[in-house]
Amino acid sequence: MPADVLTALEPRKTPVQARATVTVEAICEATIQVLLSHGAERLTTSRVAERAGVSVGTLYQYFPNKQSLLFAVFDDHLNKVAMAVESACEYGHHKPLAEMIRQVVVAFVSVKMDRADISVALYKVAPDIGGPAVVERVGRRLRKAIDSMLQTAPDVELCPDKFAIDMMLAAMSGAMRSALEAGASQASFRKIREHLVVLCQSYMAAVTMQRS
Amino acid sequence: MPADVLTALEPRKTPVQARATVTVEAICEATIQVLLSHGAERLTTSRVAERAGVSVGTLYQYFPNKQSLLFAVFDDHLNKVAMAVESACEYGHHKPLAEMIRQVVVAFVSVKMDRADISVALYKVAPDIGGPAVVERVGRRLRKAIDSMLQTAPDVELCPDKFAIDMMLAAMSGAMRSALEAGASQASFRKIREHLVVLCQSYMAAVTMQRS
Amino acid sequence: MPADVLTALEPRKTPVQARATVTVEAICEATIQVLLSHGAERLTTSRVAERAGVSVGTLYQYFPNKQSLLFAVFDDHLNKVAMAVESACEYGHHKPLAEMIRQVVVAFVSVKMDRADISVALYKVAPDIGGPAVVERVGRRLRKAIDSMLQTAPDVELCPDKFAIDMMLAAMSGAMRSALEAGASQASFRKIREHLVVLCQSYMAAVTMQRS
Amino acid sequence: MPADVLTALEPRKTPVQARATVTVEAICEATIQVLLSHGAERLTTSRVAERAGVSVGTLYQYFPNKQSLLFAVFDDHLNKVAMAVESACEYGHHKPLAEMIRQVVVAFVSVKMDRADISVALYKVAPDIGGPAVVERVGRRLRKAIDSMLQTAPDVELCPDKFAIDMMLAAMSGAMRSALEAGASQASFRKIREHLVVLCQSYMAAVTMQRS
DNA sequence: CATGAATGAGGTTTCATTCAT
DNA sequence: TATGAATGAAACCTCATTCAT
Repeated sequence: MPADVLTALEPRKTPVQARATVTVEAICEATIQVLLSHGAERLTTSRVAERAGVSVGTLYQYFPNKQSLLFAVFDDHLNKVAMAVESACEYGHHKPLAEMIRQVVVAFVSVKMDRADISVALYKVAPDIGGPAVVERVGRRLRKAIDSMLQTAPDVELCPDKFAIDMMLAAMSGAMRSALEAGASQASFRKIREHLVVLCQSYMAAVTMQRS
Repeated sequence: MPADVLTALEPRKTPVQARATVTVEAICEATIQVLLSHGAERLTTSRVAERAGVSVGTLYQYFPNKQSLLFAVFDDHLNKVAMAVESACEYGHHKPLAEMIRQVVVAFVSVKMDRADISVALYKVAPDIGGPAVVERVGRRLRKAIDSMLQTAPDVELCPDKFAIDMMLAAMSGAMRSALEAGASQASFRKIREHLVVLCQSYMAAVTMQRS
Repeated sequence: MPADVLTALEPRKTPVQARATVTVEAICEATIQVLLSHGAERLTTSRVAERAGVSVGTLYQYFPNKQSLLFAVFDDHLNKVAMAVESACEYGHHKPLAEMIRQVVVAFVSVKMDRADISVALYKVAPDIGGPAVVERVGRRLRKAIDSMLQTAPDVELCPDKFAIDMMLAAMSGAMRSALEAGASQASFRKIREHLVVLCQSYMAAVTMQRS
Repeated sequence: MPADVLTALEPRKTPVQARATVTVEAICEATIQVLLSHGAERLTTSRVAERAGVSVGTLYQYFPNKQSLLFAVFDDHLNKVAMAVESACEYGHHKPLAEMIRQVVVAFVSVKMDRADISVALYKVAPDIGGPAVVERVGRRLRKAIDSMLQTAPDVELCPDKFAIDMMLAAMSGAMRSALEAGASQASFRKIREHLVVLCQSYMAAVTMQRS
């Protein structure tokens, strides 16, 4: 029941005046700032409002509660991840399977690395804001994009079921999560990326009938 | 700096008297109960003490703070996971690579499934109690166990580096995590298990020189 | 000092344009709606404005503050009650005492019953808007109407003093209040009405010199 | 469903140590003080705690919320009223009807007058704390006491039904309420008392079969 | 050793009201 | 005149932790 969980977290009202739009963006930006500078447990609505240069009241005009604030940032982040992967899938159409997988993995690792600090910060708050539900929603998007891409692989006889794609995504996310949380170096990330490419390629090869 | 993080979380004193041991166990058990019944954010030291049938004061005689309480439970849980995997490794010695991997995966999936609710509950509190640090410590144990096992594989020419093992563990954990958080069914877990077996086997095969 | 209390609560400006009158009425109506649907403590000026289909700003153009809003509704309600009783008094002129009293009681009970939900809702807000002062003002009107009526009673030698009339009104109001607050049924109200008739008749008979 | 309403208002825990009992009483006393000095709408939990010389936290150990605080005071007040009337009923046994009624009315008026300020203050908060429910509970007590008393009246053939007693109580309460809210003088109260005696006596005479 | 009363800083959220547009 | 974005004081309530008994 993702819908259920998520309704309470949706923005309270959509700004109609230009001024309001600016305000909302300032609040979201401030949320990230505070998240990074103070950490998840020291993030308070007042602090965010202050950082955004507005009053708490204003904050609460657009976000029904603290969770919805984090939710907005979380959702935005996952959207960016999803878009990066989707774009990689687009680009991977009609390429050989191994190349496809490489594209996806590289895109995923890159976007996560680029936003390493936010990622780590969000891991901490995810459980409080219906994380799994949002993750699942994004998961569906990615699965669909990857599935479409795989359909166009010239060297694939039988596409793997959705399940296998989920599996791959979960494995990829898990590996990145532990690397990010451990504060891996740039060099590590490069190595991880190559290993993830191998991991995903070999798994996909295994669950796929490959043409000659 | 895992050491730093962890010292503050260790139990205040090791109970020597039998009575005290009973008390400590009651408190740990109560912590799990409260975690499951009230959720992480409604877990308070008073509630735990009440559930354990002792006073808050008593609780604070054995645990210096709330975190240490959760830490104890978390640590215990990871220990059980580690032991299950280590035992599987023991059993896997001198078996073919594919069989080894299957043992490990099956053991890991089983132990996580058996404690599904606790696992999910602990995912939520992990960030507050230096989760990654503990996870890393356990990770070292598992890596070592798996490494030793791999050394005895009759069909492996060149053992993979530590890095690849970490990778596999991270992928496995990540996949299980998303399944557990999504509340997967028994049937799902069986399917996941088989896919994880394939995933790990094919990855290990790829990073390993296999004999003939 | 009723005057003092009441001045601050009067509407800000008397609407002259037709459009304005419509707006004011919409706001009053919305106030009642919100009172009934959300309860007194959840009644906010924004909610009223929204229900009325205007902006908060507009609301504040006609009412200087929240109290004045409730005051307007309260005042209106009491006016209706007063008018019902006054009309009953008019009709009761030159009838025998017992008949007079019956008219008044029946009119009062009817008008309160008809507006049972509003009555109950207003009981809750009355204290916040100088309720007693308004009640007293209306009380004066009723007392005067009843007094005039009694003067024409053919079977009354000596009219009771104002005090006795106040007494009767207070008793009547009190009885209705507790019935309304208890959520009495239609049947109950009929029974209450008859008992109130008896109560008032016997009291009035007692404080009145009756002719032969 | 009074029980439903009232459960949320019951004290959180009964003090076991002597110290705690003192604290609870201090809090109740402070509640009355603040109610009288600042008025209902300026009564805040912090103010009460401060006046009681304890911290807010302590207050919340014994009362689950602000309402329960007021509830405790309200309940106590009504208890005192009930006891006064019950005691008057006890004393009135076997006396003539008129004398019985006089006892009850005098007792009621006296106890309310003695606590005039608290009464008025409580009228204001009653709606917020399930007033009607408590009132009804006390109403039952009084009705029972009065009923028992009436059974012993030497000059009453047929006792009035419960309903008539409720009526009388409601009328009496209503009359006192408006007098108290209007800030009546001592002299007024004496006059009111005598009128209420007449009102109740004549009503009761009317609904009662009196012997010869 | 155990108890449980007391602490109080600190968090979230509401809402009457104003005023620039 | 109408709008609705912004304000910010102020309320309620929680809970980790201490310490006298």
